[in-house]
Amino acid sequence: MPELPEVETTLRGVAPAVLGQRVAALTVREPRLRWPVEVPDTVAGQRVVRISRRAKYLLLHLETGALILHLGMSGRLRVVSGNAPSEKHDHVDIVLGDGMALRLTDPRRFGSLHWQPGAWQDHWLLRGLGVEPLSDAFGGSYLFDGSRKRRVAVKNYLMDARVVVGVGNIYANEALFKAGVRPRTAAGRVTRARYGALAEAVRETLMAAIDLGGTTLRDYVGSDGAPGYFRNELFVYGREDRPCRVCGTLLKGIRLGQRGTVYCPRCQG
DNA sequence: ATAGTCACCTGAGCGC
DNA sequence: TGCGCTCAGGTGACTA
Repeated sequence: MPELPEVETTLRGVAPAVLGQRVAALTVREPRLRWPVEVPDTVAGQRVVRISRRAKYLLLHLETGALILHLGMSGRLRVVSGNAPSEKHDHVDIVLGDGMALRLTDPRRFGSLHWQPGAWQDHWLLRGLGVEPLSDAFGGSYLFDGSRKRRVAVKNYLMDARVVVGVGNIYANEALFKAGVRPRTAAGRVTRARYGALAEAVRETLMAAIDLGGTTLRDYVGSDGAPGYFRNELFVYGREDRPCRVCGTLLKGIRLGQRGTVYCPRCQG
């Protein structure tokens, strides 16, 4: 599913349709998502004053709180006509005042929807999150300082949301390749210089992916139904046993924390 | 505290 | 055609 660039693409896609609208109603056809969907009736009638992203969460800021939405592995958010017939995995509609609706579709139901009254930052899911990779707080020094003595693989370290958010399996693989760092290396043994390159690679990879509307692998499409074109830019993800696009060496596939991991034995390390 | 594994759920693709 | 297995853009809860 969506990593940061896909969530950001979704945010930008739906923003014009929801900003300033009132939430007319919430239609919950299937409340059994990652956590039970329990949204009070008090959200009805409230205006959407802002829409933003924190990590891979989409935040719909209403007048007295925020709807916090996560797309999990297979989630999708689209703007549809309010009376559009629902299909199999269309679990929730956020019906808007103008007759349109934000529709959450999520076959695997790993996504979630919460209502947080007051300050969204206080929600338990968001409280312990690390820095945003596209913010000034993130950089080589930050990664280096936080990793001393840590023995986890640097790839797992990079995907740890308590450290830095938004970096999922695709972009972790790609950033490590770009920085020339071997995924299995212990985080505590990566040098300061390497972390500088890695932080830069994370930034560049995410920004390039956002520019191209994210990555479409199987079923992800943006809110407008268009696929993401970053797939064409992938160097290692999903390319095990195929030649490295840089040096021609066969890429190696391993498993790290039960996630598919691919790297070039020559370019990385 | 840290590292590793399990669990949640559906669908696609593969070998037999 | 069908069955069983593995894998998939995530991440909180456990365990040692």
